[in-house]
Amino acid sequence: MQEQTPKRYYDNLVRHIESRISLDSEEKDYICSFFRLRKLLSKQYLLAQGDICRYDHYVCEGFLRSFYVDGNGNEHTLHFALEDWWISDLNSFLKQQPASRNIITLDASVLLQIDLENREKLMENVPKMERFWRILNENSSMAQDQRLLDTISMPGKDRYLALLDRYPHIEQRLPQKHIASFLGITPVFLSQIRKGIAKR
Amino acid sequence: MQEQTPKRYYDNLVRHIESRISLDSEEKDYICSFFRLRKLLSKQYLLAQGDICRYDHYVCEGFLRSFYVDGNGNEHTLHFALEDWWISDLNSFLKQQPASRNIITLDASVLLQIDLENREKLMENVPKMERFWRILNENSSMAQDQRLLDTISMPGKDRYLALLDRYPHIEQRLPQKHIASFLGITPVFLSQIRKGIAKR
DNA sequence: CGTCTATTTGAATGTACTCAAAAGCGGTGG
DNA sequence: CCACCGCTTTTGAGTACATTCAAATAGACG
Repeated sequence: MQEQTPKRYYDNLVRHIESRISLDSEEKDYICSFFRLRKLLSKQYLLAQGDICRYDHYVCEGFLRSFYVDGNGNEHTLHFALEDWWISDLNSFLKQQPASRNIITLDASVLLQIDLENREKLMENVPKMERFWRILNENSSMAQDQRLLDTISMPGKDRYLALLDRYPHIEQRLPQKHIASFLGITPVFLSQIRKGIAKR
Repeated sequence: MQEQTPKRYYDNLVRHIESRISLDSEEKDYICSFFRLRKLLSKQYLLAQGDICRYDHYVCEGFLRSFYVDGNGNEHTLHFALEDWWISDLNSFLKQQPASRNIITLDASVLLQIDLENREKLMENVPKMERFWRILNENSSMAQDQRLLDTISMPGKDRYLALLDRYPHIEQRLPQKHIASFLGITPVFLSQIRKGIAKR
């Protein structure tokens, strides 16, 4: 695989932001100056439960997962993040309090990170970014809201089918146990669901 | 009960906004001019599933509930809104598409509503409002995220106890069936949970 | 008091979990 | 190339969580 230049990664970010607000080239450079490139290998922790989430991360490439480990040692997946998504523990990041979840890479990943202070400063100096994050948050709010509705209104099997429907290739990219923990069921039960579906 | 003047309601909104950003008195009046007062009796529909959610609503006083009715006629409560909260179907409002849920008053309520176009205009003319809504969305995102985590990681009984813990007086203000539909369980099962708890 | 709705109770059923064991699937090293 | 290791998935049995349906009871309101 060919190594991408840092420049290329920052271009991803710029394009991402420009899909929501318009920027002149001076602004682009200025905005980029607030983000630091970070490369991670596969299976590396970006954040551990209990630590403070110091950065919000834009994913240039790779694949990450955030999950909570409960008192019985069971994992519950909150989010996955592919390229062109963001990932953090919002609560921990905004309040600078201990995180309730882990974030780990599933593949080698390249991120652009910004800390809270710089994010504030960036919004102060480029008010458009206020708009950018407002829109970003609205979108994620809509998605979360839908997921919550699915979770409280559908049985596990239907949630699984709905997920396959929305992300047809998810099976190839993820072990089943992670899909199960995202759906809020156990891997064993997901296996049974799959058996039931295959039987037709 | 004494009738509040409209002025008083707008003051609520202003105080609410000022708790997040600072405003001069000119801005206050200007912002208020974008909101229209709306009074509803108890049990009135503010939005029906399938209709387009034309407004975002700030609750000056009263009590509302948003819920989805599934194919079997079961209700699933997404949100409650008390005074000083906002309520809408965000997805429907932002995309101007048919709503996936109903919004109904549980008590007589007074709202200040703004439509999408005016909200855009307001943010354009008072960029600070961009910031206001960004912060508002971040807060609601954090809350939703926590609720999702609770839902996928705890059994019904624990979710009920956690809810009581967070909103100790909720039992007095809500029939159990609404609490159940918020928790994602049936009223019958909630009754059994309560019996189990009382036995100690 | 009668009516309507909400809550409780009980029994039967379905959904989902735990535990344990077996089978499958890469890697790694001999 | 095969044997072995570690991890994931499957299978099966038993149990717990949660739902449905139906009937009884309790509360709220005119």
